[in-house]
Amino acid sequence: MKKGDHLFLVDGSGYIFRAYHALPPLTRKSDGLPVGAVSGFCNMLWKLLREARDTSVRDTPTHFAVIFDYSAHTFRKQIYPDYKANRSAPPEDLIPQFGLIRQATKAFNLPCIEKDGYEADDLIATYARQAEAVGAEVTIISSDKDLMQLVTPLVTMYDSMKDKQIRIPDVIEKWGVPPEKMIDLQAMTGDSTDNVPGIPGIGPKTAAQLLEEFGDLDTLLARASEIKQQKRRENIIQYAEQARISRQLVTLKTDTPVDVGIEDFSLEPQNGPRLVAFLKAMEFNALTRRAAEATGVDASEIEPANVIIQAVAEAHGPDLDISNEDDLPKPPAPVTANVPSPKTANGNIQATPADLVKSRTDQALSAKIDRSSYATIRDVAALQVWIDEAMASGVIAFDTETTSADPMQTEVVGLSLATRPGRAAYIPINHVSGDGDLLGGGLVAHQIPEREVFRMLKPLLEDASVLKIAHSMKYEWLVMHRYGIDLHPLDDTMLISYVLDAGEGSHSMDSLCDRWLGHKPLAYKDLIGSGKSSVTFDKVSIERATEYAAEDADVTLRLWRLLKPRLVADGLMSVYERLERPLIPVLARMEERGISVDRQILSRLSGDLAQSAAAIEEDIYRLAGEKINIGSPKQMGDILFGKMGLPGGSKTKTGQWSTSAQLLEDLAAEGHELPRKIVDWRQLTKLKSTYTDALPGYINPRTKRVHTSYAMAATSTGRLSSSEPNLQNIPIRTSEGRKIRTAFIAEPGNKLISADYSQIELRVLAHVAEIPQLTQAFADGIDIHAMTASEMFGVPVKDMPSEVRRRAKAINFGIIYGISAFGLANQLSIPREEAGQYIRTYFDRFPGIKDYMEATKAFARQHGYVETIFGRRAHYPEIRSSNPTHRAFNERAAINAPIQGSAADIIRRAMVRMEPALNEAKLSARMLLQVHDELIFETSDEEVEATIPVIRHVMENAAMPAVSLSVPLHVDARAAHNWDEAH
DNA sequence: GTCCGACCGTA
DNA sequence: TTACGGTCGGACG
Repeated sequence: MKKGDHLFLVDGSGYIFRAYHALPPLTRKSDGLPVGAVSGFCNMLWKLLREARDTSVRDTPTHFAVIFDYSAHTFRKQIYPDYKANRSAPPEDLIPQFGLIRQATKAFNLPCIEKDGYEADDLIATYARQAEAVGAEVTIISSDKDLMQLVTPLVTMYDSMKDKQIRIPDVIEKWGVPPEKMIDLQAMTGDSTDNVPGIPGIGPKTAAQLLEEFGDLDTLLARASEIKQQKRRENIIQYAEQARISRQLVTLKTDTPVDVGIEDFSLEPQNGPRLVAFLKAMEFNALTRRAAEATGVDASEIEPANVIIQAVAEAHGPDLDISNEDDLPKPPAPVTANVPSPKTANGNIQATPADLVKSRTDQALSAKIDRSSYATIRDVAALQVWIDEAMASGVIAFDTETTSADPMQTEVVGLSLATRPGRAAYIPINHVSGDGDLLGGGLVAHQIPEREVFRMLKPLLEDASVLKIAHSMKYEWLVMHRYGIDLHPLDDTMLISYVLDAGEGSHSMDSLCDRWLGHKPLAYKDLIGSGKSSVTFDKVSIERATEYAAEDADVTLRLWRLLKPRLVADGLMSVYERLERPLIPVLARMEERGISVDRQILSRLSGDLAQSAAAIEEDIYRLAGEKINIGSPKQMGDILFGKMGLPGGSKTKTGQWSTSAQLLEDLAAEGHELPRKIVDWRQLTKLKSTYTDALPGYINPRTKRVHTSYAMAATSTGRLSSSEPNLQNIPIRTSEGRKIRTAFIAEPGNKLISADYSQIELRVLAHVAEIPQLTQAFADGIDIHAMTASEMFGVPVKDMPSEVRRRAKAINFGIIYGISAFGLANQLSIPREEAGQYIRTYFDRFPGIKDYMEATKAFARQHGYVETIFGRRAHYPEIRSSNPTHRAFNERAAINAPIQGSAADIIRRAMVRMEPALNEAKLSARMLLQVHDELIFETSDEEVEATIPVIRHVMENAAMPAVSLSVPLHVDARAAHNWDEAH
């Protein structure tokens, strides 16, 4: 950029709100999508750009950019937490337009600029000053008074709605001060819309008058005592500091670290087909016609762009403050039946989100996948083409091929991306020749160097305006993070499927591809082989890798186009946006941090366990009279019930003797020696093989810590699961088992903090079933099981026998599990009739429970699913089964799911909020583990005291404000050097 | 080598 | 009586 050039900067975010309120509402005819602001925006851009080609008009742009707010979390919030705190969520019918306007910007072939942590105004200020510095002219398309401080002889504002220029004299006329004094003026007057406080009692007129008299704010504050009016003087003195803070808030940042420079804003020619496709999709007929004409495109030959989905997809962060609860798009009301629905090209009626889903589903099945069409990217020039294309499309599907399933150990072999269905490519990076001699073949030729690939991809993968989609994004995030890339923003087809269809089968890409696209993708196993003869992916030929990897990206993109609109259609967008998507980076960081495990402690425990087990083995062989495999339930059953003839039920559907711990305990209680020994032996060997022997193998050689993996889409209820290793089943119930927890330790100078919800599921039950006695008991903080026992058996809580309380506790848990007389009888080792009587008594005392259970079953039968208090669904397609046992099982699960699932949702919410809360409190605690109702943190000794209240606060308030529970949540938290003592 | 059932650790 | 994952033995190929 040089002297004489002219930069146009459009305040995109300012425009959206202004246009929304100023223009009449407009909806797309075919489906009611609100597009008023989009329409105004497109017309404005069209006008500005048309004049750009008209050489008779003097003020025409040579450079052009549209600037947006990224999120409400800006540096101003750090200075003043209440900044913009009074902003309510944007109107519902404005929300889809945020994404659309960004797409419109791209359709017009204009740079679309936003930056996390900064407001559009700061970016505008920075670019304006940069352009001015080289002598170029600047026109800011906005009428916002906050930008008026930027006006200079070279920098003008333009109010596009009033078609009015704003220059220095215009500012003076309107505000009584020149642009350079606008900052001080705003600091005094404050701004109620942004919640900038200012000085009470001082409006623009007074402020201008004071600035006229004193020159500037600092002078005024220093000489405030000279002011004659008593009230005004007092206010200025009292609120001097507030005015200084306000000045910081209204001062635009002219040194924002920008990712895109002004030289990149040079005005490019229109891309006619792309612009027409977008306008056509918006159904802006007049503008479509004009654009087609001006760019020499035959509009009838252009397919409308796919924008609805992107509108939904791009409601991911920009302009939305995710900390508010009510800012997510809800499914638009269906068009009423008497409104004729226009038909789309393929004949489908497309009037509601559901209809869109239907047509997408049909399309997906008919659009065939052609693996031979995929590209292999082998040089920098080709890669640049794909990056440009990806940048322009704003949405890419993405997949990495790696050497290991463990993201903490793996190396990238190649990377695939898809920009639209059928358009996908593979970038080989680290393929080696397969004919490995001892030296290993070495890198295959014609691969772009790894460093170069990541250097080129980083801006794309971190670009806020390009949505990255993957199937199982957490894995991709972790892999990319190892290469220094902060992958965002994200969408995950596995999680979308999980939110939509939890309980309806697997969410793996292969099964979704089969289910939705009617296609079987290449099997991973067919490429790498299996077992001993299997190879790592870097040995796969680049040709086959291209077909496989690009197909995965292609399939991911197709699934996304199909599944994402269902979130809106089914009213599940907020579940996805609140409980799934934001958790991806949170869990990824937890996995990345890992936890320290003391090898020596485990090794010593292994030795102890081996010794104890060996001693018992001797006894068992002696009692059994022969040397058998104690670990074989089959052999053990034959000895106990065959050879020795002990009484016991056969059980197990395979006809084997059952040798469960419960059964052996009962036999032991009757005085038999062998069963007792077997139970003890099993406990010891279980602890040894599953924990003390196995855990050291999970210590990562690089980090020296253990990194579990959390599955986000594995359970039907919304719980996480943990594997490799499973850190959600580390022993605690027996003293022997607990010792294993002493091996989980904090780094020197640090502590582990364990914070767990007390009785969260019973509290959820009290809330959802509206049980007055339970609610009251939780409000009073009394022992819930004792209260239950007292209600049921008429025993006073004081001096209650422990057996009575134990039974009530078992019943309480039974209720949560969808109780049956059979199960309760088993649990308490009592006759089924007695258990049945307990249940009847319970239902008598708490009739709301019975009602809740019946209502839940009825709901499940009617809908095929049940819901948590946050709207998460768990599907039970077999709840109408004609098999009574099977049906009863589904009913119990359906009763349990809303309770277990709501608790799971609550802790997910807490986890999403935890890092921002700790950051805000300037605490360095790291969240390491989640165990369903417990969170484990690691932090320095000095910060422990300050950290615990923050953790508790976040956890105890996690349901708010979406759900106001009728019972308080209570969290116990403790710190210690190891997990055993912290819990 | 792969799969399944029994068993058992957690919430 | 709910929800998981890991280890083992044993049967299958």
